[in-house]
Amino acid sequence: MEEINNFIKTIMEKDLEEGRVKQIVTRFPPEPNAYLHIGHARAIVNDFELAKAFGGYTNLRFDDTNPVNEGAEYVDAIIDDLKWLGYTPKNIYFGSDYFEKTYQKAILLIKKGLAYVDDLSPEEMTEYRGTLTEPGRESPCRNRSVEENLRLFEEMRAGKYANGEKTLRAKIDMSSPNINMRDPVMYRILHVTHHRQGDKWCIYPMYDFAHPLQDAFEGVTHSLCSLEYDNHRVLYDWFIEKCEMEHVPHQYEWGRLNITNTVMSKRYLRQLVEGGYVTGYDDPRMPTLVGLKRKGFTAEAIKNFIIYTGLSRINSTTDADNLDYFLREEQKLKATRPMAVLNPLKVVIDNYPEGQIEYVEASNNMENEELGNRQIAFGKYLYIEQEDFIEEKPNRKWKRLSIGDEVRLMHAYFIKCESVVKDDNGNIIEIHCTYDPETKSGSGFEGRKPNGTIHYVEATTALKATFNHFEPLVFDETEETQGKSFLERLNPNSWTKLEGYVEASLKDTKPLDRFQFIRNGYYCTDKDSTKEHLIFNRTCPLKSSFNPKNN
RNA sequence: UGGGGUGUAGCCAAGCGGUAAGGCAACAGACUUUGACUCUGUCAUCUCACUGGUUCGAUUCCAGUCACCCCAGCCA
Repeated sequence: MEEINNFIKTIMEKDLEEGRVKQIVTRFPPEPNAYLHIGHARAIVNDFELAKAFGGYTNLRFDDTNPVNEGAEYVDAIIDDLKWLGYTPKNIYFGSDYFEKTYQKAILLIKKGLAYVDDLSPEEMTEYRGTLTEPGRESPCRNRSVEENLRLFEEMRAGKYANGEKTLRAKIDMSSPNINMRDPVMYRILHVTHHRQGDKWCIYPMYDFAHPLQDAFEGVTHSLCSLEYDNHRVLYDWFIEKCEMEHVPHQYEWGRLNITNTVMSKRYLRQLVEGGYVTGYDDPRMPTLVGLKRKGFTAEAIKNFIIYTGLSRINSTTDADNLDYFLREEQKLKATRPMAVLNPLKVVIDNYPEGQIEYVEASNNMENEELGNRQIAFGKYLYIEQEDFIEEKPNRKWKRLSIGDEVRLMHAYFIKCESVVKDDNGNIIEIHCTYDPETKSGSGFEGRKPNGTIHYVEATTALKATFNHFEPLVFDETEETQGKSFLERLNPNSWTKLEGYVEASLKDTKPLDRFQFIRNGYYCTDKDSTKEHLIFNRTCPLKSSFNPKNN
């Protein structure tokens, strides 16, 4: 794996050289209310790899300051995802474990006259906040005495008030052009059971107040987050300073990562799952880490993708090709390559003895001998891919089978097509070929060159298989679909069933119920993603220049 | 129309005063037991959003303009 290198690394290097920090400490702070996706992977990989590059460490901290949508199932899922990616946090913390310490800091701010209890309703607060172009107005509660604020805040904690009745606000500047500085709410009242704290608390700190303190409590040196928090950095620093934190963490932002033809927001992913558009968060078409895993991605491929893609302060949308490339690269030498026929066309070898089956030696991966060989069947009756045969060769570049032509069956013999059998409607139902025993694979025969090479399975020993063929979820962005919701733009035909055959060597594999077409291979995982996934050798997709329809 | 951020090829992304790295994609050719893989070559030069300025010299510094993103949750 390439060593990580980006602008944040440069910042860390300087901080170390110039003595501002002694050790790099980062944190990955997910809110436990959703499954992790490839966008989170950018944060994870950078948080961990950057700290590791300098001999520092990384904590996992669940940012569980809003109990409303959070839950233990997400905590477990996130821990699993991190483990799958191969990262072990030095510590696993929960923001909610700091509630008491955070509360004490709020008291400190009240005592310093920098925080006050406000009675404004949510609607009033919005009104008082002003707009992007107009300054806000000060709340009538802004000048309460320290004693009164202390009393009211204690009462808030004690549960004397209902949700929304009161808040604790920082006293900063209602006319600041940065709206985040217009007396941001520090605590709100939520009579909700917390997944870890139970009913111990009914006031919960807001992100802007809790996050910097959590970073400081843990000794985080570089607090990395995405660009939308750029506007919050002054507030982050304000809380660190005014709360008199011993340790001073700093926040740095980078751009979010998007992938073409996919959606990444929690809300959309939830809609896809709850609306039944996909089979779950681990549907292989989902950009979630569990989805990518089922699709056949390895942690290594994802890490490499993140590292090579780089990092900048631009919110970028990278081609899905960029992601796929790293999987292909990863699998070239690792995946075994058994054969499967997805759209079978029956082949009869006329000059091969009826009832005879022979086994030929096949390499599991031509580029990696360590993966060994297997025996595959050859006989009188075979299946090949329908798209690998055409009656009349459309042009010289056609490298597959056609009448009168000779191709190599991978790992086996040259066959030559002599004739076709059609049904009443003119559809080809089987083709008749002859084989040349001299051309057996591995025999060293070089008498003539075949037109090309195609894959096959022996018909009487092959296993029937149903393939759920899926393609990425595609969200149309044509003029027609402009203005429509993302669900209306969703291409619904991204999952189809194919009835085909696989070679007998796959008999111990659990059902191959999904696969992804990437370039010339189908990457498969078995039902539980436990088995190394496979690339079924097959012909390349018909490029337009090779498509007979275009000739 | 307030504030903040960003603009380098189809997509990512280095460079940050000395004459535009790299990867993906694409294209051309060689090779090939799949047209994949591998290898070779091409792919920003009146050019680094645009316009001016400073300079011997600017993608890099300055000024202005334009475009896009973020902020008006008691979400994170």
